Amino acid sequence: MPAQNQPPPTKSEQTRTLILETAMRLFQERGYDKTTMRAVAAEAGVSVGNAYYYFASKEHLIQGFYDRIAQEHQAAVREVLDRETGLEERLAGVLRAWLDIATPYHEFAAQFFKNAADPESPLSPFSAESEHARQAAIDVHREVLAGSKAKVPAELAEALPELMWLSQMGLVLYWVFDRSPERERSRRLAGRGARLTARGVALARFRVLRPLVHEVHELFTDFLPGMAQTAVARKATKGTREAEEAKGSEEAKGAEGAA
Amino acid sequence: MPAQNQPPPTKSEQTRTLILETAMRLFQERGYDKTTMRAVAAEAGVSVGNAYYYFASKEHLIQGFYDRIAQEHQAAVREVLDRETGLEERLAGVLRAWLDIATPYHEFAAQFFKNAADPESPLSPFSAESEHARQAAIDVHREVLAGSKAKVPAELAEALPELMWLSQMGLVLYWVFDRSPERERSRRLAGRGARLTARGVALARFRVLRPLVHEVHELFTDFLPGMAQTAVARKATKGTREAEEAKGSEEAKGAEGAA
DNA sequence: AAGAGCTTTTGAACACGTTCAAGAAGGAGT
DNA sequence: ACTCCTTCTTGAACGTGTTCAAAAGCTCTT
Repeated sequence: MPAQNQPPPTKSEQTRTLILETAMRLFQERGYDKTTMRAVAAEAGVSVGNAYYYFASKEHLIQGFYDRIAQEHQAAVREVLDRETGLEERLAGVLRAWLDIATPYHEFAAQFFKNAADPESPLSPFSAESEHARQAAIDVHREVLAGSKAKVPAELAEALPELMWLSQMGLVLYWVFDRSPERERSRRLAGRGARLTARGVALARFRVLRPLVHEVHELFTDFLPGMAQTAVARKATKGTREAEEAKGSEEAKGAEGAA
Repeated sequence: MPAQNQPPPTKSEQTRTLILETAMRLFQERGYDKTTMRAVAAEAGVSVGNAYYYFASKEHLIQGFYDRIAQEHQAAVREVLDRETGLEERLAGVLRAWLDIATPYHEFAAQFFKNAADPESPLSPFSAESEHARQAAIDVHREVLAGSKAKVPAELAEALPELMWLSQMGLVLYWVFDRSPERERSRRLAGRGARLTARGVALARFRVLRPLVHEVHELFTDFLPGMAQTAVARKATKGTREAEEAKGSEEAKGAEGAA
């Protein structure tokens, strides 16, 4: 990996980062609800209004967690994808890696997954604003598939990564609800889900399943993009390009300017 | 249907109902966010504190919508299930009926589906408190299956209704996000989903799919019940007990026996 | 220096969900 | 009629997310 050019962080960026880090620390120490905006501001040594200058709402502060988890996950996944070649193992590894990384945040994870079902919230994984992060996550699954020895019917190959991402979202939902010790139920579900997926893909080559595969393909190419598109429709989606390389703090700013 | 015995509504029940109906009216007129508790109380001619005596929170007031939708849906579904015999048609009919009935509430539907991903909220469709309603909804799918001519492998038959309910939740999520005119995308998804399910079930009889079916069965019998159970564990729900019998929840009561 | 035009920062004020101590209303027993 | 107890009702007060007009910095030009 090439050395990253590092433009000296402006004062503004420093303040923004300071507020974000302080908030994330307090969220972890006291939980989301117990952490007041006044406390965040006080702890960071700024005024409440200043926090709102950089973050549109308290909820926006948790975007930091998304970014952090996504980043760590993408790194952790490398190892798995370099090592394993079987589809089942690769997928299971990716899912388990997510569970491992997300563990410290489980306690208040629900707080930010509430947004998942709110189309208005920019924090929803389905929102236009999350497009970039979502695509990155889907790309991971694309790589899971591409790097495996599994023979995937061409038709299925197209929609499969999105489908796998969707089922990952399902796992996340399950995990949020999971009260078992060490979240072991979720871990087992990850393994089982991966096995099911792998076997399903393997069987997809059989003749009898042709129409079913076709059906699945149509369903997801027709309706999944629609989800994102309709959300995109009413929203000026500028910027959000540099999200990948930088901290993940720039794209929010870019989006802010667009609005 | 036998005539319902109607014990004269007590004063308390009247007040409770008055507050609930007022709230629901205002939610529809102005939207959830724009409707303040003060406004509800004022419009109902009671004090704010009184509203909180009957409902633990503002969110609890939207339980009324759940009940209303569920009740209407269960009624509307009768006709479909009496008429159709094919699995695909029965399922499509049930899903479309839900979309029809829920249409008036779409505008602020997101507001209460935000709860779906919050394990703490008693309003989540996965919560212990929603058990009754959830079972009733699953029973509908049980009937969809039982009344159809489709031959369902024994192993699959057990988990299938829950699976169908889950996919219905998926449709609901899609619908909440759906911005297409008349929600026509959701309608088409309902049809396609039903077709996919029916074909999947039909194909499940083939030899090659035996292991896959087995896998699916294990996955859902292992992990779905756990979801509800873990949620049941901790809870010291005070008051709000009379909420169940007061409103339309006879169907839930009926479902209790089955569970 | 001084001004002009921005970005950043401030903290008081506001709105709304929620709580709570105190009282009113309605019996049941004597 | 009086007391006691439960159920119901009240509205002021509190905490917290959010807004906003004003001030303070900054940077560049003249």
